[in-house]
Amino acid sequence: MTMQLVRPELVPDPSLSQAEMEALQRDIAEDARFEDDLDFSPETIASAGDAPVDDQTTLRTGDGAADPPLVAGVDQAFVDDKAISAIVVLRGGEVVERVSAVEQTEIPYIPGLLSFREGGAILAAFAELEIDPDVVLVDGSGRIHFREAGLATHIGVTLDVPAVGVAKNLLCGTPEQSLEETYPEGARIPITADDSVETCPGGTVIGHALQTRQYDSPNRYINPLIVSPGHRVSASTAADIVDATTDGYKLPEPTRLADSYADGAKASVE
DNA sequence: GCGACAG
DNA sequence: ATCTTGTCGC
Repeated sequence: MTMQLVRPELVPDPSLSQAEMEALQRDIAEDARFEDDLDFSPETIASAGDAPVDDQTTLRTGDGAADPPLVAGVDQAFVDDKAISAIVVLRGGEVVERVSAVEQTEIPYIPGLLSFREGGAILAAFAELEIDPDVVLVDGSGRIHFREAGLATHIGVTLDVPAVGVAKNLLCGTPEQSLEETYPEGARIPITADDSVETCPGGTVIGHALQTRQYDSPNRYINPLIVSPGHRVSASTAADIVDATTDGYKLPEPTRLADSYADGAKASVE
């Protein structure tokens, strides 16, 4: 048991009234830190094999090069009213651990209150995890949320672990450039707070649309990922982390693996 | 009242 | 998220 419920009082309780859920989210947003507070630098995420080889470094031994950070991906799958949460932890592109947990969902999906539907299963999965990840990639929004307390923020603050939100669609906020256009791989479009984000001044950059993958020529295109800070990371670093963990697919590797692991776990759920 | 809304 | 065949493109 490595991960600790640092803030047990903030655990998403699905029996709360909607007003109470929203109040809890405001508390969470107050404790959330959308600034870098990491034990690593995003550039050190890639495995040695992915980085340009430096024979000087290769020849030296014990030159202080630390192990790459542990990056965890979390994703859920559903079977009827059961939520299956899967966590896969990678270090330098290698899977180090993976766990899953199944929990009954108590409420339906409600935009803005996702953590109260999926949070229980996610925390149950984290309780199974033996490794303490350096950062967690959560499927969904972080700061890009009506009260700046999306799923990634809720999980990050509750466990006090650096967290990043990785979503496929925009929940709220305004892109600085239309997301209807086709952007090249690597493009980042800032998402700023508008009136729908009631807890912070308009214009604040609360995340980015990140084009992690794009087709070369044709009249076919891939939608960007929506990346936002969850806890203890800035908006730009959140995008850097997703960039560093992406490997040929739209989704970052930890998220992709958690996605398929959760999907496969559906078979062993009744 | 209308519109908009992660997974 | 989930239900699903075919289809387009590299």
